[in-house]
Amino acid sequence: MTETVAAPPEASPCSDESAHAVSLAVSTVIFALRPHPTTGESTLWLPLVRRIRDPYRGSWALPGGPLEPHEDLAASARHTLERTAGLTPRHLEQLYSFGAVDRSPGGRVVSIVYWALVRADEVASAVDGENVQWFVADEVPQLAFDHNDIVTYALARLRSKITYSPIAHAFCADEFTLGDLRAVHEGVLRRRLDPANFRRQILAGGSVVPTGRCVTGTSHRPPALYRSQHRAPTPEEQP
Amino acid sequence: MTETVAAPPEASPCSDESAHAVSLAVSTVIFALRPHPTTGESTLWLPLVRRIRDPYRGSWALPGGPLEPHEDLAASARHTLERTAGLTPRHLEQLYSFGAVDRSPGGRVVSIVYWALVRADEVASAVDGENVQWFVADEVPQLAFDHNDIVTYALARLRSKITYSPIAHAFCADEFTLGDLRAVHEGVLRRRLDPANFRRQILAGGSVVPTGRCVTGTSHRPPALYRSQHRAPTPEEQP
DNA sequence: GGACTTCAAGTCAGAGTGACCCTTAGTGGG
DNA sequence: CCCACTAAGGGTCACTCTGACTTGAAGTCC
Repeated sequence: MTETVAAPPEASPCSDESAHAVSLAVSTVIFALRPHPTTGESTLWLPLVRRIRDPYRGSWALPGGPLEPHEDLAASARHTLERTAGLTPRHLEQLYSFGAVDRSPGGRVVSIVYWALVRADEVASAVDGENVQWFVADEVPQLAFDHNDIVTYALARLRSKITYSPIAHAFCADEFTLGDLRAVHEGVLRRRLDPANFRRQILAGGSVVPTGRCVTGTSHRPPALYRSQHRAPTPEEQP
Repeated sequence: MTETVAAPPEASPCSDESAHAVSLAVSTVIFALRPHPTTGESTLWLPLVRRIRDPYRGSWALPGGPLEPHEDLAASARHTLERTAGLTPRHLEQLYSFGAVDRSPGGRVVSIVYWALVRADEVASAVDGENVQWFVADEVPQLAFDHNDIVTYALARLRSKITYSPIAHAFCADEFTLGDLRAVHEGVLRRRLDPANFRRQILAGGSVVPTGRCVTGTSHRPPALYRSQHRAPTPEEQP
Protein backbone atom coordinates (compact mmCIF):
# COMPACT_ATOMS: atom_id res chain seq x y z
CA MET A 1 0.00 0.00 0.00
CA THR A 2 2.94 2.18 0.63
CA GLU A 3 3.55 3.79 -2.67
CA THR A 4 7.25 4.33 -2.52
CA VAL A 5 9.53 2.57 -0.14
CA ALA A 6 13.15 3.40 0.37
CA ALA A 7 15.50 0.57 1.04
CA PRO A 8 16.55 1.10 4.69
CA PRO A 9 15.11 -0.47 7.85
CA GLU A 10 12.13 1.41 9.17
CA ALA A 11 11.09 2.49 5.72
CA SER A 12 8.21 0.08 5.31
CA PRO A 13 5.89 -0.07 8.26
CA CYS A 14 2.45 -1.41 7.60
CA SER A 15 0.82 1.65 6.13
CA ASP A 16 -2.61 0.35 7.09
CA GLU A 17 -1.85 1.14 10.66
CA SER A 18 -0.95 4.74 10.03
CA ALA A 19 -3.79 5.25 7.63
CA HIS A 20 -6.11 5.44 10.59
CA ALA A 21 -4.28 8.33 12.13
CA VAL A 22 -4.01 10.73 9.20
CA SER A 23 -7.12 11.75 7.36
CA LEU A 24 -7.25 13.67 4.15
CA ALA A 25 -9.50 16.58 3.31
CA VAL A 26 -9.87 18.77 0.26
CA SER A 27 -10.81 22.39 0.83
CA THR A 28 -11.41 25.14 -1.68
CA VAL A 29 -10.99 28.89 -1.59
CA ILE A 30 -13.70 30.20 -3.91
CA PHE A 31 -13.31 33.72 -5.21
CA ALA A 32 -15.93 35.90 -6.83
CA LEU A 33 -16.05 39.60 -7.62
CA ARG A 34 -18.84 41.73 -6.19
CA PRO A 35 -19.20 45.35 -5.13
CA HIS A 36 -17.83 46.16 -1.72
CA PRO A 37 -20.69 46.81 0.75
CA THR A 38 -19.37 50.23 1.79
CA THR A 39 -17.13 51.56 -0.96
CA GLY A 40 -19.13 49.98 -3.78
CA GLU A 41 -15.96 49.12 -5.64
CA SER A 42 -15.57 45.70 -7.14
CA THR A 43 -13.79 43.45 -4.64
CA LEU A 44 -13.03 39.82 -3.99
CA TRP A 45 -15.50 37.78 -1.97
CA LEU A 46 -15.40 34.20 -0.81
CA PRO A 47 -17.93 31.85 0.76
CA LEU A 48 -17.36 30.31 4.16
CA VAL A 49 -19.29 27.58 5.92
CA ARG A 50 -20.19 27.46 9.58
CA ARG A 51 -18.87 24.40 11.36
CA ILE A 52 -21.58 22.31 12.89
CA ARG A 53 -19.35 20.09 15.01
CA ASP A 54 -16.21 20.19 17.09
CA PRO A 55 -13.52 21.26 16.88
CA TYR A 56 -14.28 24.92 16.19
CA ARG A 57 -18.02 24.33 16.30
CA GLY A 58 -19.74 27.54 15.26
CA SER A 59 -16.67 29.05 13.63
CA TRP A 60 -16.45 29.92 9.99
CA ALA A 61 -14.22 27.76 7.85
CA LEU A 62 -13.32 27.07 4.26
CA PRO A 63 -15.72 24.77 2.47
CA GLY A 64 -14.42 21.29 1.92
CA GLY A 65 -14.75 17.72 2.93
CA PRO A 66 -13.00 14.41 3.15
CA LEU A 67 -11.55 12.98 -0.02
CA GLU A 68 -13.77 10.22 -1.31
CA PRO A 69 -11.89 7.16 -2.56
CA HIS A 70 -13.51 7.32 -5.97
CA GLU A 71 -12.88 10.94 -6.84
CA ASP A 72 -9.83 12.87 -8.00
CA LEU A 73 -8.52 15.79 -5.99
CA ALA A 74 -9.84 18.39 -8.42
CA ALA A 75 -13.16 16.55 -8.63
CA SER A 76 -13.47 16.78 -4.89
CA ALA A 77 -12.86 20.50 -5.02
CA ARG A 78 -15.42 20.75 -7.79
CA HIS A 79 -18.02 18.98 -5.71
CA THR A 80 -17.35 21.31 -2.82
CA LEU A 81 -17.89 24.21 -5.16
CA GLU A 82 -21.13 22.73 -6.35
CA ARG A 83 -22.40 22.34 -2.80
CA THR A 84 -21.25 25.75 -1.62
CA ALA A 85 -21.89 28.07 -4.52
CA GLY A 86 -24.06 25.90 -6.72
CA LEU A 87 -21.92 26.22 -9.80
CA THR A 88 -18.92 25.04 -11.74
CA PRO A 89 -15.67 26.97 -11.59
CA ARG A 90 -14.28 29.03 -14.45
CA HIS A 91 -10.84 28.38 -13.06
CA LEU A 92 -9.70 25.72 -10.63
CA GLU A 93 -6.17 25.19 -9.48
CA GLN A 94 -4.36 23.46 -6.66
CA LEU A 95 -3.02 25.91 -4.11
CA TYR A 96 -1.03 23.98 -1.53
CA SER A 97 -1.24 21.14 0.93
CA PHE A 98 -1.31 21.94 4.60
CA GLY A 99 -0.33 19.26 7.02
CA ALA A 100 1.16 20.64 10.22
CA VAL A 101 0.80 18.10 13.00
CA ASP A 102 -1.07 20.44 15.32
CA ARG A 103 -3.25 22.23 12.82
CA SER A 104 -6.36 20.32 13.77
CA PRO A 105 -7.01 19.68 17.46
CA GLY A 106 -8.46 16.25 17.98
CA GLY A 107 -7.03 14.48 14.98
CA ARG A 108 -4.37 14.65 12.33
CA VAL A 109 -5.79 16.14 9.16
CA VAL A 110 -3.94 16.99 5.98
CA SER A 111 -5.78 19.42 3.75
CA ILE A 112 -5.13 19.69 0.06
CA VAL A 113 -6.42 23.13 -0.83
CA TYR A 114 -7.65 24.33 -4.21
CA TRP A 115 -8.65 27.79 -5.25
CA ALA A 116 -11.30 28.65 -7.77
CA LEU A 117 -12.68 31.62 -9.65
CA VAL A 118 -16.40 31.90 -10.28
CA ARG A 119 -18.61 34.56 -11.78
CA ALA A 120 -20.62 36.38 -9.14
CA ASP A 121 -23.77 36.57 -11.25
CA GLU A 122 -23.82 32.80 -11.54
CA VAL A 123 -23.81 32.21 -7.82
CA ALA A 124 -27.08 30.68 -6.76
CA SER A 125 -28.34 32.86 -3.95
CA ALA A 126 -30.16 29.85 -2.53
CA VAL A 127 -27.01 28.47 -0.98
CA ASP A 128 -26.31 31.72 0.80
CA GLY A 129 -28.11 30.90 3.99
CA GLU A 130 -27.60 30.10 7.62
CA ASN A 131 -24.49 28.00 7.23
CA VAL A 132 -22.97 29.41 4.07
CA GLN A 133 -22.14 33.06 3.87
CA TRP A 134 -20.03 35.23 1.60
CA PHE A 135 -17.37 37.54 3.04
CA VAL A 136 -15.11 40.20 1.61
CA ALA A 137 -11.90 38.28 1.09
CA ASP A 138 -9.73 40.83 2.85
CA GLU A 139 -12.09 41.11 5.79
CA VAL A 140 -12.74 37.54 6.83
CA PRO A 141 -13.30 36.92 10.53
CA GLN A 142 -11.27 34.61 12.71
CA LEU A 143 -11.51 31.23 11.03
CA ALA A 144 -11.20 27.65 12.22
CA PHE A 145 -7.87 25.81 12.01
CA ASP A 146 -5.18 27.58 9.96
CA HIS A 147 -7.72 28.74 7.45
CA ASN A 148 -6.82 32.41 7.84
CA ASP A 149 -3.32 31.60 6.66
CA ILE A 150 -4.75 29.64 3.76
CA VAL A 151 -6.95 32.53 2.67
CA THR A 152 -4.02 34.93 2.88
CA TYR A 153 -1.90 32.60 0.81
CA ALA A 154 -4.62 32.10 -1.77
CA LEU A 155 -5.09 35.84 -2.08
CA ALA A 156 -1.39 36.35 -2.62
CA ARG A 157 -1.33 33.65 -5.26
CA LEU A 158 -4.31 35.08 -7.10
CA ARG A 159 -2.91 38.61 -7.05
CA SER A 160 0.45 37.39 -8.20
CA LYS A 161 -0.86 35.15 -10.94
CA ILE A 162 -3.26 37.65 -12.45
CA THR A 163 -0.30 39.80 -13.43
CA TYR A 164 1.26 37.19 -15.69
CA SER A 165 -1.56 34.84 -16.60
CA PRO A 166 -4.90 35.45 -18.31
CA ILE A 167 -6.94 34.07 -15.42
CA ALA A 168 -8.89 37.32 -15.17
CA HIS A 169 -10.95 36.06 -18.09
CA ALA A 170 -12.57 33.62 -15.68
CA PHE A 171 -14.39 36.52 -14.06
CA CYS A 172 -15.69 37.84 -17.36
CA ALA A 173 -18.55 36.84 -19.62
CA ASP A 174 -17.91 35.15 -22.97
CA GLU A 175 -17.57 38.53 -24.61
CA PHE A 176 -16.19 41.48 -22.75
CA THR A 177 -14.67 44.90 -23.23
CA LEU A 178 -11.19 45.83 -22.19
CA GLY A 179 -12.84 48.05 -19.62
CA ASP A 180 -14.54 45.01 -18.12
CA LEU A 181 -11.25 43.17 -17.98
CA ARG A 182 -9.52 46.12 -16.43
CA ALA A 183 -12.22 46.38 -13.78
CA VAL A 184 -11.48 42.77 -12.87
CA HIS A 185 -7.79 43.47 -12.50
CA GLU A 186 -8.49 46.57 -10.46
CA GLY A 187 -10.87 44.70 -8.19
CA VAL A 188 -8.40 41.91 -7.58
CA LEU A 189 -5.38 44.14 -7.13
CA ARG A 190 -7.23 46.90 -5.27
CA ARG A 191 -5.45 49.46 -7.39
CA ARG A 192 -6.37 51.71 -10.28
CA LEU A 193 -4.68 50.84 -13.56
CA ASP A 194 -3.93 53.20 -16.40
CA PRO A 195 -6.48 52.37 -19.11
CA ALA A 196 -4.13 53.06 -22.01
CA ASN A 197 -1.25 51.03 -20.63
CA PHE A 198 -3.59 48.21 -19.66
CA ARG A 199 -4.95 48.07 -23.16
CA ARG A 200 -1.49 47.98 -24.64
CA GLN A 201 -0.37 45.15 -22.41
CA ILE A 202 -3.44 42.99 -22.91
CA LEU A 203 -3.37 43.36 -26.67
CA ALA A 204 0.35 42.62 -26.76
CA GLY A 205 -0.22 39.52 -24.66
CA GLY A 206 -2.40 37.99 -27.31
CA SER A 207 -4.79 36.43 -24.81
CA VAL A 208 -7.81 38.17 -26.33
CA VAL A 209 -9.21 38.33 -29.84
CA PRO A 210 -11.54 41.05 -31.09
CA THR A 211 -14.99 39.90 -32.10
CA GLY A 212 -15.52 42.89 -34.40
CA ARG A 213 -18.66 43.89 -32.51
CA CYS A 214 -19.13 46.78 -30.13
CA VAL A 215 -21.29 47.55 -27.15
CA THR A 216 -23.98 50.14 -27.94
CA GLY A 217 -25.82 52.54 -25.71
CA THR A 218 -22.98 53.14 -23.34
CA SER A 219 -23.31 56.90 -22.87
CA HIS A 220 -19.90 57.36 -24.42
CA ARG A 221 -17.76 55.96 -27.15
CA PRO A 222 -18.80 52.34 -27.79
CA PRO A 223 -16.10 49.90 -26.69
CA ALA A 224 -15.08 46.93 -28.79
CA LEU A 225 -15.93 43.42 -27.64
CA TYR A 226 -13.28 40.78 -27.19
CA ARG A 227 -13.25 37.08 -26.61
CA SER A 228 -10.79 34.99 -24.66
CA GLN A 229 -8.10 33.35 -26.75
CA HIS A 230 -7.87 29.74 -25.69
CA ARG A 231 -4.23 28.98 -26.08
CA ALA A 232 -2.11 26.36 -24.41
CA PRO A 233 -0.49 27.89 -21.34
CA THR A 234 3.28 27.99 -21.41
CA PRO A 235 5.11 25.89 -18.81
CA GLU A 236 6.23 29.03 -17.01
CA GLU A 237 2.67 29.99 -16.34
CA GLN A 238 1.81 26.78 -14.55
CA PRO A 239 2.95 27.87 -11.06
CA MET B 1 -12.51 14.09 12.20
CA THR B 2 -13.69 15.71 9.03
CA GLU B 3 -11.98 19.01 9.09
CA THR B 4 -14.41 21.15 7.23
CA VAL B 5 -17.96 20.17 6.61
CA ALA B 6 -20.29 22.00 4.31
CA ALA B 7 -23.86 22.33 5.39
CA PRO B 8 -25.76 20.09 2.94
CA PRO B 9 -26.80 16.45 3.38
CA GLU B 10 -24.12 14.02 2.26
CA ALA B 11 -21.36 16.32 3.37
CA SER B 12 -20.48 14.50 6.55
CA PRO B 13 -19.98 10.82 6.11
CA CYS B 14 -17.97 9.07 8.73
CA SER B 15 -14.48 9.95 7.69
CA ASP B 16 -13.13 6.90 9.50
CA GLU B 17 -14.63 4.77 6.80
CA SER B 18 -12.95 6.59 3.97
CA ALA B 19 -9.69 6.87 5.85
CA HIS B 20 -9.09 3.23 5.11
CA ALA B 21 -9.37 3.69 1.40
CA VAL B 22 -7.07 6.64 0.81
CA SER B 23 -3.53 6.49 2.05
CA LEU B 24 -1.12 9.37 2.11
CA ALA B 25 2.51 9.32 1.05
CA VAL B 26 5.18 11.99 0.89
CA SER B 27 7.73 11.72 -1.89
CA THR B 28 10.69 13.93 -2.67
CA VAL B 29 12.51 14.85 -5.83
CA ILE B 30 16.10 15.40 -4.74
CA PHE B 31 18.34 17.37 -7.05
CA ALA B 32 22.10 17.60 -7.01
CA LEU B 33 24.62 18.91 -9.53
CA ARG B 34 27.32 16.59 -10.83
CA PRO B 35 29.26 16.28 -14.07
CA HIS B 36 27.45 14.50 -16.84
CA PRO B 37 28.98 11.04 -17.43
CA THR B 38 29.59 11.65 -21.14
CA THR B 39 29.77 15.38 -21.74
CA GLY B 40 31.34 16.16 -18.39
CA GLU B 41 29.27 19.29 -18.05
CA SER B 42 27.57 20.02 -14.76
CA THR B 43 24.08 18.57 -14.86
CA LEU B 44 21.18 17.77 -12.59
CA TRP B 45 21.04 14.35 -10.97
CA LEU B 46 18.47 12.76 -8.73
CA PRO B 47 18.36 9.61 -6.64
CA LEU B 48 15.78 6.92 -7.25
CA VAL B 49 14.95 3.86 -5.20
CA ARG B 50 14.13 0.41 -6.48
CA ARG B 51 10.74 -0.85 -5.41
CA ILE B 52 10.93 -4.05 -3.46
CA ARG B 53 7.24 -4.89 -3.55
CA ASP B 54 4.24 -4.74 -5.82
CA PRO B 55 2.98 -2.81 -7.59
CA TYR B 56 5.87 -1.95 -9.88
CA ARG B 57 8.22 -4.30 -8.02
CA GLY B 58 11.73 -3.83 -9.40
CA SER B 59 10.98 -0.47 -11.00
CA TRP B 60 12.70 2.73 -10.04
CA ALA B 61 10.63 5.25 -8.16
CA LEU B 62 10.94 8.50 -6.27
CA PRO B 63 12.05 8.09 -2.68
CA GLY B 64 9.32 8.59 -0.15
CA GLY B 65 7.13 6.85 2.33
CA PRO B 66 3.86 7.00 4.18
CA LEU B 67 3.18 10.07 6.26
CA GLU B 68 3.71 9.28 9.90
CA PRO B 69 1.07 10.73 12.23
CA HIS B 70 3.61 12.55 14.33
CA GLU B 71 5.56 14.34 11.60
CA ASP B 72 4.89 17.39 9.48
CA LEU B 73 4.86 17.13 5.71
CA ALA B 74 8.23 18.82 5.30
CA ALA B 75 9.66 16.73 8.11
CA SER B 76 8.60 13.61 6.31
CA ALA B 77 10.34 14.82 3.17
CA ARG B 78 13.40 15.62 5.25
CA HIS B 79 13.47 12.11 6.66
CA THR B 80 13.25 10.67 3.20
CA LEU B 81 16.18 12.82 2.21
CA GLU B 82 18.13 11.59 5.19
CA ARG B 83 17.48 7.97 4.30
CA THR B 84 18.17 8.38 0.60
CA ALA B 85 21.06 10.78 0.38
CA GLY B 86 22.20 10.88 3.96
CA LEU B 87 22.02 14.63 4.34
CA THR B 88 19.88 17.63 5.07
CA PRO B 89 18.58 19.75 2.22
CA ARG B 90 19.84 23.23 1.42
CA HIS B 91 16.45 23.97 -0.04
CA LEU B 92 13.17 22.15 0.48
CA GLU B 93 9.87 23.13 -0.98
CA GLN B 94 6.51 21.58 -1.65
CA LEU B 95 5.96 20.80 -5.30
CA TYR B 96 2.44 19.53 -5.78
CA SER B 97 0.02 16.88 -4.61
CA PHE B 98 -0.85 14.08 -6.96
CA GLY B 99 -4.03 12.19 -6.34
CA ALA B 100 -5.54 10.77 -9.50
CA VAL B 101 -7.77 7.85 -8.67
CA ASP B 102 -5.96 5.41 -10.92
CA ARG B 103 -2.39 6.50 -10.33
CA SER B 104 -1.59 3.58 -8.07
CA PRO B 105 -2.88 0.17 -9.07
CA GLY B 106 -3.98 -1.79 -6.06
CA GLY B 107 -4.95 1.06 -3.76
CA ARG B 108 -5.74 4.72 -3.66
CA VAL B 109 -2.66 6.73 -2.80
CA VAL B 110 -2.32 10.49 -2.66
CA SER B 111 1.28 11.69 -2.84
CA ILE B 112 2.35 15.05 -1.55
CA VAL B 113 5.60 15.71 -3.37
CA TYR B 114 8.45 17.93 -2.25
CA TRP B 115 11.58 18.89 -4.13
CA ALA B 116 14.94 19.55 -2.59
CA LEU B 117 18.34 20.84 -3.52
CA VAL B 118 21.45 19.28 -2.03
CA ARG B 119 25.15 19.74 -2.58
CA ALA B 120 26.67 16.86 -4.49
CA ASP B 121 29.85 16.82 -2.43
CA GLU B 122 27.82 16.23 0.71
CA VAL B 123 26.07 13.16 -0.61
CA ALA B 124 27.18 10.13 1.34
CA SER B 125 28.27 7.61 -1.24
CA ALA B 126 27.34 4.84 1.17
CA VAL B 127 23.67 5.12 0.35
CA ASP B 128 24.34 4.75 -3.36
CA GLY B 129 23.99 1.02 -3.54
CA GLU B 130 21.80 -1.72 -4.87
CA ASN B 131 18.47 -0.08 -4.15
CA VAL B 132 19.37 3.59 -4.35
CA GLN B 133 20.95 4.98 -7.47
CA TRP B 134 21.51 8.42 -8.91
CA PHE B 135 20.38 9.25 -12.45
CA VAL B 136 20.80 12.22 -14.74
CA ALA B 137 17.56 14.08 -14.19
CA ASP B 138 16.78 14.43 -17.88
CA GLU B 139 17.55 10.79 -18.60
CA VAL B 140 15.58 8.89 -16.00
CA PRO B 141 14.23 5.50 -17.06
CA GLN B 142 10.59 4.46 -17.04
CA LEU B 143 9.46 4.97 -13.46
CA ALA B 144 6.73 3.50 -11.31
CA PHE B 145 3.33 5.18 -11.00
CA ASP B 146 3.17 8.70 -12.46
CA HIS B 147 6.64 9.50 -11.23
CA ASN B 148 7.95 10.43 -14.67
CA ASP B 149 5.37 13.20 -14.80
CA ILE B 150 6.39 14.31 -11.35
CA VAL B 151 10.06 14.49 -12.28
CA THR B 152 9.23 16.47 -15.39
CA TYR B 153 7.13 18.86 -13.38
CA ALA B 154 9.80 19.27 -10.72
CA LEU B 155 12.41 20.00 -13.36
CA ALA B 156 10.21 22.63 -14.93
CA ARG B 157 9.61 24.24 -11.55
CA LEU B 158 13.28 24.29 -10.68
CA ARG B 159 14.27 25.75 -14.05
CA SER B 160 11.57 28.34 -13.82
CA LYS B 161 12.26 29.32 -10.25
CA ILE B 162 16.01 29.64 -10.60
CA THR B 163 15.46 32.55 -12.96
CA TYR B 164 13.67 34.73 -10.41
CA SER B 165 14.73 33.38 -7.04
CA PRO B 166 18.14 32.96 -5.44
CA ILE B 167 17.74 29.21 -4.93
CA ALA B 168 20.94 28.55 -6.87
CA HIS B 169 22.80 29.48 -3.70
CA ALA B 170 21.68 26.13 -2.29
CA PHE B 171 24.07 24.39 -4.66
CA CYS B 172 27.02 26.57 -3.63
CA ALA B 173 29.36 26.55 -0.66
CA ASP B 174 29.16 29.26 1.98
CA GLU B 175 31.47 31.45 -0.05
CA PHE B 176 31.46 31.32 -3.80
CA THR B 177 32.51 33.24 -6.86
CA LEU B 178 30.12 34.58 -9.43
CA GLY B 179 31.65 32.03 -11.76
CA ASP B 180 30.56 29.25 -9.41
CA LEU B 181 27.07 30.65 -9.27
CA ARG B 182 26.92 30.99 -13.01
CA ALA B 183 28.04 27.38 -13.43
CA VAL B 184 25.09 26.35 -11.28
CA HIS B 185 22.67 28.29 -13.42
CA GLU B 186 24.19 26.88 -16.59
CA GLY B 187 24.00 23.34 -15.26
CA VAL B 188 20.37 23.71 -14.29
CA LEU B 189 19.28 25.52 -17.43
CA ARG B 190 21.52 23.53 -19.78
CA ARG B 191 22.47 26.74 -21.50
CA ARG B 192 25.53 28.98 -21.58
CA LEU B 193 25.02 32.37 -19.99
CA ASP B 194 26.92 35.53 -20.79
CA PRO B 195 29.32 36.08 -17.89
CA ALA B 196 29.09 39.86 -17.96
CA ASN B 197 25.30 39.99 -18.12
CA PHE B 198 24.99 37.33 -15.45
CA ARG B 199 27.23 39.33 -13.17
CA ARG B 200 25.21 42.46 -13.73
CA GLN B 201 21.92 40.75 -12.96
CA ILE B 202 23.11 38.98 -9.84
CA LEU B 203 24.68 42.10 -8.39
CA ALA B 204 21.58 44.13 -9.19
CA GLY B 205 19.40 41.53 -7.48
CA GLY B 206 21.16 42.10 -4.20
CA SER B 207 21.05 38.45 -3.21
CA VAL B 208 24.81 38.28 -2.72
CA VAL B 209 27.24 40.34 -0.66
CA PRO B 210 30.98 40.57 -1.35
CA THR B 211 33.20 39.18 1.37
CA GLY B 212 36.15 41.30 0.28
CA ARG B 213 38.31 38.24 -0.19
CA CYS B 214 39.45 36.62 -3.39
CA VAL B 215 40.33 33.15 -4.59
CA THR B 216 44.05 32.77 -5.21
CA GLY B 217 45.94 30.41 -7.46
CA THR B 218 43.31 30.26 -10.13
CA SER B 219 45.49 30.35 -13.21
CA HIS B 220 43.90 33.64 -14.18
CA ARG B 221 42.57 36.80 -12.62
CA PRO B 222 41.50 36.01 -9.05
CA PRO B 223 37.72 36.16 -8.68
CA ALA B 224 36.06 37.85 -5.72
CA LEU B 225 34.24 35.76 -3.15
CA TYR B 226 30.62 36.39 -2.27
CA ARG B 227 28.25 35.22 0.39
CA SER B 228 24.51 34.62 0.17
CA GLN B 229 22.43 37.50 1.44
CA HIS B 230 19.76 36.09 3.73
CA ARG B 231 16.81 38.31 3.12
CA ALA B 232 13.15 37.61 3.62
CA PRO B 233 11.71 36.33 0.36
CA THR B 234 9.03 38.49 -1.17
CA PRO B 235 5.55 37.00 -1.38
CA GLU B 236 5.88 36.74 -5.15
CA GLU B 237 8.79 34.41 -4.78
CA GLN B 238 6.90 31.96 -2.60
CA PRO B 239 5.18 29.59 -5.05
C1' DG C 1 57.89 37.69 -22.21
C1' DG C 2 53.88 36.37 -24.79
C1' DA C 3 49.78 33.40 -25.19
C1' DC C 4 45.81 32.18 -22.75
C1' DT C 5 42.03 32.24 -19.49
C1' DT C 6 38.69 34.22 -16.63
C1' DC C 7 37.23 38.33 -14.03
C1' DA C 8 35.46 42.83 -14.25
C1' DA C 9 33.51 46.94 -16.28
C1' DG C 10 31.45 49.46 -19.89
C1' DT C 11 28.76 50.33 -24.36
C1' DC C 12 24.82 49.95 -27.36
C1' DA C 13 20.39 48.71 -29.53
C1' DG C 14 15.85 46.80 -28.72
C1' DA C 15 11.85 45.60 -25.82
C1' DG C 16 8.83 46.63 -22.13
C1' DT C 17 6.67 49.83 -18.75
C1' DG C 18 4.66 53.81 -16.34
C1' DA C 19 3.15 58.58 -16.84
C1' DC C 20 0.99 61.54 -19.65
C1' DC C 21 -1.51 63.74 -23.71
C1' DC C 22 -4.91 63.95 -27.28
C1' DT C 23 -8.51 62.56 -30.43
C1' DT C 24 -12.82 59.93 -31.08
C1' DA C 25 -17.53 58.74 -30.43
C1' DG C 26 -21.16 58.39 -27.93
C1' DT C 27 -24.89 60.38 -24.15
C1' DG C 28 -27.26 63.98 -21.74
C1' DG C 29 -28.30 68.72 -20.10
C1' DG C 30 -29.19 73.54 -20.89
C1' DC D 1 -28.61 72.69 -31.24
C1' DC D 2 -24.52 73.25 -28.87
C1' DC D 3 -21.62 72.09 -25.17
C1' DA D 4 -20.07 69.44 -21.22
C1' DC D 5 -18.90 64.95 -19.89
C1' DT D 6 -17.25 60.25 -20.20
C1' DA D 7 -14.68 56.43 -21.59
C1' DA D 8 -12.48 54.28 -25.71
C1' DG D 9 -8.60 54.19 -28.44
C1' DG D 10 -4.14 55.75 -30.10
C1' DG D 11 0.25 57.94 -29.49
C1' DT D 12 4.65 60.11 -27.25
C1' DC D 13 8.45 60.21 -23.97
C1' DA D 14 11.64 58.89 -20.40
C1' DC D 15 13.23 55.18 -17.86
C1' DT D 16 14.57 50.41 -17.06
C1' DC D 17 15.87 45.93 -18.22
C1' DT D 18 18.03 42.71 -21.25
C1' DG D 19 21.02 40.42 -24.67
C1' DA D 20 25.09 40.98 -27.53
C1' DC D 21 29.34 42.75 -27.68
C1' DT D 22 33.93 45.20 -26.55
C1' DT D 23 37.74 46.33 -23.72
C1' DG D 24 40.92 46.25 -19.97
C1' DA D 25 42.73 43.73 -15.66
C1' DA D 26 45.12 40.13 -13.35
C1' DG D 27 46.65 36.08 -12.89
C1' DT D 28 49.10 31.24 -14.73
C1' DC D 29 51.56 28.40 -18.09
C1' DC D 30 54.84 27.53 -21.75
